Amino acid sequence: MDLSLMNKEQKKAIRTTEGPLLIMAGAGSGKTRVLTHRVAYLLGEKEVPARNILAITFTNKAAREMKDRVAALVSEGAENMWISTFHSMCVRILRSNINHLGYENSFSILDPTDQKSVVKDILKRRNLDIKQHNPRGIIGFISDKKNQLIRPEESIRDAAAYPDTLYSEIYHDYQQILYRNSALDFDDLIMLTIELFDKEPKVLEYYQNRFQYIHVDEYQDTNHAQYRLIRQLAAKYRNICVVGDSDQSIYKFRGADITNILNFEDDYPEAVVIKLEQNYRSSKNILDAANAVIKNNTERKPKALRTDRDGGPKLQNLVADSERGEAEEVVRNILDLSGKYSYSDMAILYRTNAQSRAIEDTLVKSNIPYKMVGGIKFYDRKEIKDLMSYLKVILNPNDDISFERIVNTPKRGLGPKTVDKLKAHGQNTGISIFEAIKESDFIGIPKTAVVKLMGLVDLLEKLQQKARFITITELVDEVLKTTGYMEMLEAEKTIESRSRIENLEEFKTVTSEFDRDNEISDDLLFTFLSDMALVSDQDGVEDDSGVTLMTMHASKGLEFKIVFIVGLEEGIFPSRRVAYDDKELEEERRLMYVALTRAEDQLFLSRANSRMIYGKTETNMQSRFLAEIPETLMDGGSSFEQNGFFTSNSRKKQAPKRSRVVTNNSGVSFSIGDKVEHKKFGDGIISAIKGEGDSQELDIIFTKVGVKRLLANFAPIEKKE
DNA sequence: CGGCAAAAAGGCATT
DNA sequence: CTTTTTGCCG
Repeated sequence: MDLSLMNKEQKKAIRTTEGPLLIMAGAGSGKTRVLTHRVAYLLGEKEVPARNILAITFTNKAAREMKDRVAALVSEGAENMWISTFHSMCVRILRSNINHLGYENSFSILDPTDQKSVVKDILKRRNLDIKQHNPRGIIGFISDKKNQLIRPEESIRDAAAYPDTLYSEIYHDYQQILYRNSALDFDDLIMLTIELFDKEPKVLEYYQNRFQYIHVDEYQDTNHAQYRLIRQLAAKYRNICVVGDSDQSIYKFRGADITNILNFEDDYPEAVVIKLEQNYRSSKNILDAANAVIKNNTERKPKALRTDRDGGPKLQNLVADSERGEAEEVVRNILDLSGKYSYSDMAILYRTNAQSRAIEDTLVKSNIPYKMVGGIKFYDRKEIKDLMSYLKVILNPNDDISFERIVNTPKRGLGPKTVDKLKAHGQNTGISIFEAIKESDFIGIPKTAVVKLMGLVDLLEKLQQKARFITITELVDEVLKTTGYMEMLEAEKTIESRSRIENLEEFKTVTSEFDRDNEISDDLLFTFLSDMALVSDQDGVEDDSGVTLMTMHASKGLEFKIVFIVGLEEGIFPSRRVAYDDKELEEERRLMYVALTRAEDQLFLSRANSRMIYGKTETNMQSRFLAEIPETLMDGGSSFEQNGFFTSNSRKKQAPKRSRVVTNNSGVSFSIGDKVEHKKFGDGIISAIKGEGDSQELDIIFTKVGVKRLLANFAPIEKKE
């Protein structure tokens, strides 16, 4: 195999095939190339059978790419290799073994909306106020527990105080409902696989023998459960290669545990550690900026990326008055560069999906093609969810959650009353709604409804029969026709119903693509549904031309010649809710680092002096991250508003520019960056101004008590100096 | 029971 | 501001 284009460390990483290996791979250090070559090396030079190799990637897209690249390097066998995400891997394992845990092998996978409806149901049944206990928070609680591998019983036992005691009870109910429905949420996929391995050593041993060489990419973003799963699998052969960069850990909010990578050498004392610090992606200015920013984090192992590329153009700093102006600035630069670069070389990155709107509008007006990653997902649309629910019920009739969705869609005269009765009966006797229907004659449901219910069951059972012999596309057509769903939409004749029909047509291009790659078998529908449940936001990106719009999170692992990072304002990025917590702030800074290092040739950093947020005009000072980039690397700083408060070490301090002046009762005017004294809270500095007139509010960071939002007119504050 | 309008709530990143 | 929920009326 030809490794002549690799540097010394890369070669070593490829050839170190036995025993634990930690590859600390900086951004753009060619880690994907190393990983693919390492796998190819195992296959080609070491003659390891493909079936003994496992590679875990962060997204399905990355998995597909890796598969293709390995296939290009070796003559045969690549298709027997497992290259997938944690979740897809677990689905495959559970599909053949979850019966050991009492679930049906044709289990359903819950999406977040389904989760929410389960929790709401529980709250309702317990007569709890939805306003006091917001389902989102409870789902987060449950998710945390599962990522920590804490079972409901344990959670109840260990809960120290309210509301943990209550939420643990809800977790218990939740898990029981899922079990009865043979439904799994995303976290269950991992947790139950571990439980399966604990309970059935033979099954674990089978997979240990199968996966003798294990690779995990983006190891810094694994959570505790994923960590444990890998430990189980690797325990026998200990050929475990993990790749990651602690500076790019950005998923703490969903349980990622950075200590997994930091403590790898403790877990595997014999581990070989290789650092890849040569960057092949970015120009020197970009890399210097990224290094300068990440240097401000205290919780990290020192590391500095090198590049042989020259300085390249300086980073461009764009400042506008509003979010609309910001979008126009970005578009102007896109047009400027469109001669030299194609649109697909460019990406616009933002902190939150809500920021995309102004940019989208401006792109549309300027006739610039673009594609958006994430945001309102195609699969979240009502008609797609309805159709998916039909398919889920066909596969798993015990899935009450999906059944409830479709029982009266299209309208069949089966309203909430009837459904409640069925549910109550099901809960009392421990059967699913689907089964309860068969007894509906006896539980006080009116004759007319019983007839309709029987018709529905009959319809679904017929579809179930057919499903085994036809493609997914044919099944979709069959569902839309026999259930009357399409008829309902066609009868509506509104603009909305037309667009729904179009979306369903588009969905069929997805199914026909799937049908092209998959044979008809008993597994077909299950595979389709679990594939759909696990599609990641990045998965749809590969196609055609156009500027890419996405969150900085979604940009991980990607690269673009030109990158725009927008909304570099305190309160936006770093986000307001983390801005004064050191740990979380460091995670935001890592996110900035990830965003910066996506760029190859040129980087634009933009912000708006004020912008509309939730219907109010907010005025925020520039992001501290901007101030962390040395001025010498940046252009366009003339209108660059500076503020000494957050600037790091050597930065020159200037008087803050007054972006807005307001007056309070006593005739004192405030502007961003002003130092103030509050009667109770003491000294502070104004970080943001929101709204107008009497309702104008100030965000003030107080030295003693942190950030407070106060009314400019009434707060007992005085300007200092 | 179903449809629409008014009211209320939510508002960070995601497999 | 947008999306979801509630409540009322036909």
